[in-house]
Amino acid sequence: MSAPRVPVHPAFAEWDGSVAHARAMQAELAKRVVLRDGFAKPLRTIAGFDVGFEENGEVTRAAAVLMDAQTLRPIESHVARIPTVMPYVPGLLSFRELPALLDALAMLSAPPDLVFVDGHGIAHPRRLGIAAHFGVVTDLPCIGVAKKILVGAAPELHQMRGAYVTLRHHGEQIGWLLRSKPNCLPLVVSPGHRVAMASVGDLVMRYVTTYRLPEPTRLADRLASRRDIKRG
DNA sequence: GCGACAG
DNA sequence: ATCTTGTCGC
Repeated sequence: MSAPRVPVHPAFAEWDGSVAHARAMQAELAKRVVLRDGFAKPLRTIAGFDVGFEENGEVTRAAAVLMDAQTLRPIESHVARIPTVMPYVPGLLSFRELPALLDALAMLSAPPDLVFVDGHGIAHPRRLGIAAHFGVVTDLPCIGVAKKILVGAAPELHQMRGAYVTLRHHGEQIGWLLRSKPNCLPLVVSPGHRVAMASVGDLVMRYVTTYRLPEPTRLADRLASRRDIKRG
């Protein structure tokens, strides 16, 4: 028995570390994704999650920001830092970033009613982007908010704020392209878990103020990338 | 075989 | 993701 080089999060204990096994796990986990609204109404609290890196990528830094769903005021913020476990591989992002995100989640004093994760939900080759993986593992309602398309294609989109078009992959809808801010590249939003496809656009726009990113993800982004103490 | 490819 | 100043456009 050789001791692991770095702490392994329980959710990844069964993973043998190979790309092939990771893909097999994604296929199984994807079957557990629920695409129906399963969150508290009205929403009381929401949370944003994102990851950044330190020490030339050797340390993974996850940020969690809990906020009041009504006033949008931050209630608490946390940062979890752990040794980076794996390099970036398109399609396997969650195996690299989720362990740190789960640690940040554990630091919250109470679970949020709805979670926004920086990255894709089911808009993924095997329908298990990091937001969907996060949702299935925690069973928390979750939405994926990405800045670029990983897979799929969509028609042209109007410049007006709030405009949206369907993102398709192999003929099926996997998410939406949403213009959260005029003259800015659209966001790629998709259900992560316990959120219906038809609800995603509204839920994201509900928390967009004057920036391209919705507040939960925008604040977590600043904390994870240390934008909060630097410029911007 | 060649290009694409979340963060 | 990260390294980084100024610059074009709304």
